[in-house]
Amino acid sequence: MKKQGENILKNSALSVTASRKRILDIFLTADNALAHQDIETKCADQYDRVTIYRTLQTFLERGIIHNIPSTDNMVRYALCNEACITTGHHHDNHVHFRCDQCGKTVCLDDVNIPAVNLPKGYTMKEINMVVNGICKSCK
Amino acid sequence: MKKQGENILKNSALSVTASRKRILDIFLTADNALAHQDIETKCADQYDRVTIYRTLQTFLERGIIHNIPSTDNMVRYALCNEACITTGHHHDNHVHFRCDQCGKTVCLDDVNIPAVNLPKGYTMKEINMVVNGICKSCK
DNA sequence: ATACTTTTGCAACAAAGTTGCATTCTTAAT
DNA sequence: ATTAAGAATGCAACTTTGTTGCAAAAGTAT
Repeated sequence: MKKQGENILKNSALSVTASRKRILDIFLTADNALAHQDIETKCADQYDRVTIYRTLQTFLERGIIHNIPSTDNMVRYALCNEACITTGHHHDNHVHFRCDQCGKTVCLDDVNIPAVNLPKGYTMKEINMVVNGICKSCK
Repeated sequence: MKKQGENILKNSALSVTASRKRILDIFLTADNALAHQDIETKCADQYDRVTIYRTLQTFLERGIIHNIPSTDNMVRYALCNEACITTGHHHDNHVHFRCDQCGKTVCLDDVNIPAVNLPKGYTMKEINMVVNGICKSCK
């Protein structure tokens, strides 16, 4: 479906522009989480670096994408699932996996983050889990 | 104990230099994880930026500190516990907590990361968990 | 005290991220 | 379909962050 990206934008009350459609399309067709740099590589010739920064920022704010923490100073982004976008609040309680071999970071949508007991006095708002290792393609 | 940092360096077979002692001391007296920038703020007048980069790198490699992933492009570092340094391999299976109010990131040494079942074909090497919310000091 | 090795600081550079502003594109209303 | 208002983009300039090579300085072991 060619209009998928366009629908996502409309549902998020964002104006439909060429760069946004393109960047969304990159996410829709990607099989792993993308860093700013990855996106730049794919379309820096078409769109300005600054536009990419701003677009990612906007997508984050609207909950179209979520970010995945890293220890290599390369925050990666991935599409949120339908529920996040339609209901307006996040359900990013899945585990992220980063393969040491191929370097790809993926969302394990079926693996929920287990509950964790914080010490007294701490209140949890968000939780993030990243596992490193070897993915099923590289095994 | 003033020599604590010095001992850590010797145990890790590192030569004892002023900058290393100073940076270790910053970690030893800090009550939260520190980004490169935090350390630079504390001693950029005494030591070169490059030295700080290299020192953190060295400490990481030797297992003196571990890093904590983030979504804000500011990897933070914290001292490993004794066990890591003495035994030579890591036991960083604790949860990290980042307070949305005071911005501090801390190691919850007593909170172990719960087990997680990966899908078939995935092998786990490392695991990282960061919780966001309000810490007990800000509550 | 000396010779050898490691670490540091400097300089120069590369990459990443930010901001203001003029121009262009979207949208929604006529 | 046209147009006016608002939003997004591109550009330029800049700041911050991170890297590399090399000479000088400091640390280590004898």
